[in-house]
Amino acid sequence: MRVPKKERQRLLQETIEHNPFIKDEELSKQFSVSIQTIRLDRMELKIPEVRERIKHVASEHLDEVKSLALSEVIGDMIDLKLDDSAISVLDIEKEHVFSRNEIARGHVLFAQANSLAVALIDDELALTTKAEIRFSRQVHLGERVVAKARVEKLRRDGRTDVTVESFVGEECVFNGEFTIYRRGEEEQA
Amino acid sequence: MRVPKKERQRLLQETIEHNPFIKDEELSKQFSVSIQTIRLDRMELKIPEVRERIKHVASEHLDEVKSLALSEVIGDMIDLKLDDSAISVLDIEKEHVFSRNEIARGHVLFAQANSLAVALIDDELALTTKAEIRFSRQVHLGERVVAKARVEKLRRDGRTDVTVESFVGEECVFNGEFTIYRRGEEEQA
DNA sequence: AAAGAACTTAATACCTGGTACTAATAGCAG
DNA sequence: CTGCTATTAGTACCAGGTATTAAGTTCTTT
Repeated sequence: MRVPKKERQRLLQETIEHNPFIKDEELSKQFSVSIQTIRLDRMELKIPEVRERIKHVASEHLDEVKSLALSEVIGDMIDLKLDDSAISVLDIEKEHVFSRNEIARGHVLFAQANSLAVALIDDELALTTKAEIRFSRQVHLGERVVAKARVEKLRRDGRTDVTVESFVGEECVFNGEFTIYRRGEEEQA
Repeated sequence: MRVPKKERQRLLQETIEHNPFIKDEELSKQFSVSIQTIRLDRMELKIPEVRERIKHVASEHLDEVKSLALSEVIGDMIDLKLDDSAISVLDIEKEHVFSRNEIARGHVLFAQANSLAVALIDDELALTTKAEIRFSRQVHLGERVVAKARVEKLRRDGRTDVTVESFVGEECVFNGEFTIYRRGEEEQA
């Protein structure tokens, strides 16, 4: 029931990490020590009180809401010439990778490329109808992917061919041909 | 500066909604009334105290973390025979669609299909190397997409061909051929 | 103008989950 | 036994409230 100090502090750290809502009193029961001991432990480990922990979790939440709204286009658009070419940048973070090997999921790279291809189209409605894509190299956590899109052909039937190539540094990691359907304002349903 | 009760309560509601972290004291300054008035207002409007509000925001956050972790596979897997076939279901919600026309983004359907194809592979490492996809019908907010994946060919070189077809009701809305690279445990880098 | 209702402010006791500090005690090594 | 670490106890104080009672202040309505 009762473990030595070092071990207890390790467990305390873990416990709080995975349940930031837990109060000192409950912790003291869990480790069979006094509430003061828990407080000394928190001090040594620089773990703030429960209200501060909760506040922190909550404010992270607000940040995320903002960044989700930004993800209309996945990645940051840094250049856009409508019906011509566009470039976006995406930093690969935890939520983009498989946890077991930290390699970016295919649909993340696809999403960046697809969003860019759609954003490139200067019309009211733009939807992907077809794509042919290749993943030529694994992309790892922390790497920065630069996607470059270029309009290849504006067809008469309202379809546009766009090619996208994505790079990490000099290396091409992904490329694809997209066919985008478009429709102007006047023809809306 | 000073507004009538009804108006003040409306503004109070809004203010707290978009900044749940605000304390009664600050609110009382903002509306030029006493702190007690703010508290009466909160009671009438059944708005809890600041700590409870923060707790609520934070716990929503934890829910999201869980559901993000679940999104290893996008959509719910309802059937899986490794190296053979699999089925997943995805309900199209707000975050999946373009806000202007409520049509699902292409990369959402791709993500469902791609995740399913990867999950199908019975190996340590599985990555998409190539895909050819077609979007045959628009998918709208609220619709339920059922994706069916089937292994077509297990090649000797460690690549596997998988086809995925996605349906809304009887209608095929998406289909694609994926080539998945795989590697067993013994060959890991 | 007087009465009454609705609204606002004040004052006080109490609560939770702490901080900050001081002091006492337990357990063990040299 | 001395000295040291670890633990426990106790007290004063704080923020941000709840809950309650009481006392104004408006505004309206007759």
